[in-house]
Amino acid sequence: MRINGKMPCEACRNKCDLHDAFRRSGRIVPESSIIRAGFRKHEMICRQGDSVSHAIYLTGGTAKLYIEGINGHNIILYLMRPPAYIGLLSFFESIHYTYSVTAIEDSQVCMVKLDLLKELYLENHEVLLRLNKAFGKSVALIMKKIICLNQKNIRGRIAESLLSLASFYGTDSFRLPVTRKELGEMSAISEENTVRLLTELKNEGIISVHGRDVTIIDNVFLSKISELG
Amino acid sequence: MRINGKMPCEACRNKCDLHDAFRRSGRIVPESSIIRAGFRKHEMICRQGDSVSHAIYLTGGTAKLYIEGINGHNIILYLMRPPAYIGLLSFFESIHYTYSVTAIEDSQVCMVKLDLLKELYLENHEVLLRLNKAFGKSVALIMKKIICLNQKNIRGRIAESLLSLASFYGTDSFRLPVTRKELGEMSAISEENTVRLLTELKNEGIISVHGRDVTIIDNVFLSKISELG
DNA sequence: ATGTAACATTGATATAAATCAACTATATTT
DNA sequence: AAATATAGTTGATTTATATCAATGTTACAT
Repeated sequence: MRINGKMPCEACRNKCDLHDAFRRSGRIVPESSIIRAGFRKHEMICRQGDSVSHAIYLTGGTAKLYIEGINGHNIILYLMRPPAYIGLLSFFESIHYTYSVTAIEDSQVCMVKLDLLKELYLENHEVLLRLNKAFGKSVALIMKKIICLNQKNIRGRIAESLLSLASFYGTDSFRLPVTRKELGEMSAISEENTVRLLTELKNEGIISVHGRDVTIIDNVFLSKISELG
Repeated sequence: MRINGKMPCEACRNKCDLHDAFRRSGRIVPESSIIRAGFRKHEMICRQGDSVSHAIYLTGGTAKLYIEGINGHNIILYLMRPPAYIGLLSFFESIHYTYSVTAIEDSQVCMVKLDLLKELYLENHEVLLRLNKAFGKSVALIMKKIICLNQKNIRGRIAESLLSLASFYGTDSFRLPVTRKELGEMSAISEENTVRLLTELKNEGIISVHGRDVTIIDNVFLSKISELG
């Protein structure tokens, strides 16, 4: 992780809710109160169990938000691209992160001490409302995930993951940002079965797969698989 | 469901955040803006998929919050006793409930139109902060649930459910508020395996079971089962 | 260019947990 | 009190999915 000057965060300008909040507040707070930091691919942005000291806002790159379970068995809840709050779900009640976030490509964040943010939102509703909205969105995603992981078979689960990636990129043709193992972790499937399922869907002509390049050929059918299990 | 007078909600006084919020606000709002309602055992308080029109606060009784999945296969996320927000997780972003809540014993709620609550928290931080805190608590619970359901075997899952019931009641000796099927739904286990596991734990002297009366005899060991799967 | 580590693939096997089926016990209604 | 519905129990069977093992492939570092 590189702080401030070393990896300048141009992307942040106009992309960062935290900076915006301070600008709008009219409060006299030195810009230096908001730390800009860069993370290389595979670097951890926050770690499950660590205490939450800063609000973190993703302004560049891509990251995965996941739960670290037993025996190094992770569950990826969702991927994140800017603009997105990272240290969000643990804001208000949890003292410790209930999940980890790791960069899956070089990423930039802005972060501000929680104390300062709290001072800010005590005099400014809008910040809190924005936090809340983002919060609600995350919860909706997580509920969907719980249903998926517990109610669908692995075929339905991988279909849902592929569809969610397509909507993440806004196109049915994309390059997987994750390994097979991680694609499995998005769907709570073993790496081996993930590979098998991709091959299966390919052989059925529903998707095309060349290495990490995936194209959803039959979106309607894939959606049906996702819905019906 | 019975509205207002028919099933008076004495329990509400001093237990209802919604009433408190309005009292504190100093706003001139007729008390009748907050509806009091009673629900009989098994009656639904809100239904997954329905649009969220009111904030609902549980002031009496007990309810289960659950996701309705495929083939009538539910997952109970947690049980609720007053004081607790019901229509919480879907407040800010979701237009529709992402879960259902049903009374598991006769219950009372207070509810207020979302519009009115929004007006209120736009001029009063405290309300929003309280909502947020409750929000955060729910999320922490849900994260724990996801880990449990996906990382533990059924023995570890039922152990966790029993322990959570004990902490819910604040005692290691309690009467199950739910059927075997529902206890299974709390742990994503089939009814049959739930029964088998209870018998197993009983035979091992870890718990005692007589009908719905459960006592956790060896809390330490049960906790170990819960942790290690 | 070569070696090493990370990633991907395929087949065989093991196993946890669901489902099916039949039956008993306990409530609730008439 | 009888009848019906709901809840609880047990055993046998099936099935979905993980795990194990072996091997191929690609990317990365020296």
